[in-house]
Amino acid sequence: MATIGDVAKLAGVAKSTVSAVINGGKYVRPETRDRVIQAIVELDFTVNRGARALATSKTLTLGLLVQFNEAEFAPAMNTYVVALSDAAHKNNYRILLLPDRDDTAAIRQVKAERVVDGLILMNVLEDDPRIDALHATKIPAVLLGMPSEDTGFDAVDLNFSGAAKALVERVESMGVSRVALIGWPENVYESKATYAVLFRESVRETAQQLQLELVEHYVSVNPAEARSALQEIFSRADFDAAIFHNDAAVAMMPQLLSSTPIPRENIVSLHSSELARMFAIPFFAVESEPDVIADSAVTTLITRIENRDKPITRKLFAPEWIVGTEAASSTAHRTGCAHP
Amino acid sequence: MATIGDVAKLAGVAKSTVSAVINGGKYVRPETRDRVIQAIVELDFTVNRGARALATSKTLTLGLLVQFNEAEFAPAMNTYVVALSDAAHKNNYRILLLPDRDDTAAIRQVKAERVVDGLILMNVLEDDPRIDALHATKIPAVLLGMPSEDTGFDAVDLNFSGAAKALVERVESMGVSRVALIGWPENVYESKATYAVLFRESVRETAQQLQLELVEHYVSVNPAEARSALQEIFSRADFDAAIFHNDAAVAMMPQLLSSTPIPRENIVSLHSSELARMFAIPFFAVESEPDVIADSAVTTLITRIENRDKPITRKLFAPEWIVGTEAASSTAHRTGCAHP
DNA sequence: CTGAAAGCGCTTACAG
DNA sequence: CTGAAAGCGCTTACAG
Repeated sequence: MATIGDVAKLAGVAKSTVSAVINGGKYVRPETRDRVIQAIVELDFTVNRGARALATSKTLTLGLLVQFNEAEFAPAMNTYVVALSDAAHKNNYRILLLPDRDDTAAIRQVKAERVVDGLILMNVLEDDPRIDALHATKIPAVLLGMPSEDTGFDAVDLNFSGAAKALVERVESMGVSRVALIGWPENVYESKATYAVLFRESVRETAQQLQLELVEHYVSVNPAEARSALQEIFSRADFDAAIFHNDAAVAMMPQLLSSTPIPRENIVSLHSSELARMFAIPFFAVESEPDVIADSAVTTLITRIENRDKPITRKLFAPEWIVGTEAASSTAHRTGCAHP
Repeated sequence: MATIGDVAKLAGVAKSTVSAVINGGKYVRPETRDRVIQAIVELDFTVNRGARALATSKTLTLGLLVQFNEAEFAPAMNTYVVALSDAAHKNNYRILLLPDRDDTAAIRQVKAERVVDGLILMNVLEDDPRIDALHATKIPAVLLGMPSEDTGFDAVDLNFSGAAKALVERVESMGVSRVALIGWPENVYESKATYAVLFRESVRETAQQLQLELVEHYVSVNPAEARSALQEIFSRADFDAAIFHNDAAVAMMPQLLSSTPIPRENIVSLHSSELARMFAIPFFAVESEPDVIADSAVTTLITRIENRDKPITRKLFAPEWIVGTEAASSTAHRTGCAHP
């Protein structure tokens, strides 16, 4: 593989001149530049990123801290991983996968090994222990999540409070008086995942403002458990409308629609667009484009890497409405007894 | 951040001695070694991976070529990404995400930038164009997939032929005579994804051997389209048993069971265990642990990196049976008319 | 406008 | 058993 030295020799210039034409910066006489470019093409030269990183102390690599929480829902995570990798490449960065089973240890190590320029944290919790590790190591980072108090780090997320408010208002507008929140398993709220906590708080507040009676049910993400829990909840149905915030649960609902008095129109949900794409979920729902959020997270982080003293930013993205697809909604009516 | 020079100075030894205690190799007098370790701890020193990579020309990084094929099913991919990252870390390697929209260009570049030691290819096709690029760049690689002719690269995959055979034999043992293959969209077979092609071939062969009549249906992975296609196929039901090889389609089936004469026991499937985990799919099915395959892929690749002259290996993993969960299967009977 | 030199933080022969 | 030196492939002041 050709090095910058080979190129310099072939072009009859110094290495620093080759470097100048590659990286811009200094002016190089067009004539010289052409010779250099010639040589680069001829030798099929590409910069060795590792060597450059050593010289500049910039790796152009972003670490993605992925947690393997059984309570999370895999399809949604995958969308983010892919979207983040894409966004990084668009900006000439790469994504390194960093499993952090032991939270803070992984962060310290990655910093010490100088293997990434910054870190992306998914599924941020209120009082996330990883944030302390981040502070200790002084590594640039962006949070996918929105802790309530200012953590000293840039944060990007869907506006979960706004989404919840919109959903409650929607069911209220349909004239119901008792609404159910079908939430994630309790331990998700106990861990204080910001998306869960913010959504629930906003549901509660909005329900109170609109004088709606609110009941809360927390459902497993294990499909079998979710199914029997939902069967129980929806056959009793001590409510007129339901707001889902649990991908596994909402994905199960089409199968149960026929055995509940709650009409499909009174069921709304906040779920990932990946889920919507994979399973025709026939309910009114809100979600935002993971691509948009991933893009914002990456550019925010890069900006931070390039300028550590900028003021901290917190970006909230507005949710979008998804309407259950035609095919899906027509099926919803049919589910049940075609062959009695 | 401390460097090896700082450690050397503090311990009163040369850098090469510090290097020796870190990397093993030469014998260092215990007394000296202790002083060095002292210093390392005191300064909280960690090797700069980039610098080491430059000196050794080993990056300890594996590139994962992830394609964003809409026809693929995201949850399954996510499982592999996570499992591969885990396996890599266990072996002191890291995973770099490499989106390859333009196949071969990405491979050339990554090689030229010397940013990874080897490559993992997911979703390998028969006559995969990326394999030529791999040959051209002479970069170590492992294929997740099993092309029929010897490609010159190590390959690892689930035994799709064996799985298909087992499934056909199972339905045959239930005394049926006409079986349907519910496959992926046609373009998956046209692209010659090895998992699809091998499975279908083996279904055809085994059916012929067992003198079963075989019909084939190809179903979209778009949920709405899949649903209406399946409704049509299963209400007509010109077969007694069905073999699914399409995650999106099989995930939809529980909703349609009540409207088909085909009994649940006569439906079998090959689907990802991630899907099984997320959605209680009440059918007999085969699949293997992605962890096992990911582990094998990673260790195979590392072995190849360390010794390029070893003979090529092709490893096939036996499928495992998954039985629809209790809750799921009991529900399968109930789906339908609880509230007539 | 271009080149020679030093340096980024390691490892690896090679002396001693 | 340990140290001094060269080198991995770049970039970046600094001369000229």
